[in-house]
Amino acid sequence: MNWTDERVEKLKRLWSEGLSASQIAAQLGGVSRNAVIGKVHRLNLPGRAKAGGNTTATRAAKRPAAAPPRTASFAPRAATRTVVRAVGANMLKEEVEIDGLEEIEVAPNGRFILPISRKLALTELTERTCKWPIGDPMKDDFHFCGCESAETSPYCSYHAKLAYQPVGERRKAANSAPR
DNA sequence: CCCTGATTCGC
DNA sequence: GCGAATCAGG
Repeated sequence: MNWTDERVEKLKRLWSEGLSASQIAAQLGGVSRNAVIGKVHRLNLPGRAKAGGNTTATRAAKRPAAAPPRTASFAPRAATRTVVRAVGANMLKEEVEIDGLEEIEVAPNGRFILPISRKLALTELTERTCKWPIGDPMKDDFHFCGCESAETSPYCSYHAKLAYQPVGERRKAANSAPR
């Protein structure tokens, strides 16, 4: 892959937006993150403030704290959590309300459990993130589950079950929880 | 182990 | 100039 003017421009833009080298490599395609980093240096673009590791953009994708184990039933009330979402050229931190369906629900009967979607963008998927699509691909709120997936499956344990369930019966759980 | 960017150096 | 290998770190 050549570093065409177009690709270089995209590189500059994404780098300035705070995306990680691997994410940029994913968007450009055909290059490794090392290639991206090397190019960044050659272009004399400003490096990341802190050497080594985590970047602001990276934290955005970090998984929220795991839901505490629940032994007794509880009313799924709305909860809030802080998320950092990429909007245009900058990262906005905002409090969002999690509606019932998005919050993990555990019925003591072992009825159904919905995973908390990490809402990853296509470029943020890796080999071990759940690739279950959520939403309308034509709309901009489209994203992927992004939960941890087994190496053998493209989906997390929950979506893997939904995935290979042909059309068969199954209980209300699956019917009422299409995600 | 996952990830991050930084540097080196053979090509 | 390029980028894989390597290093250093969270």
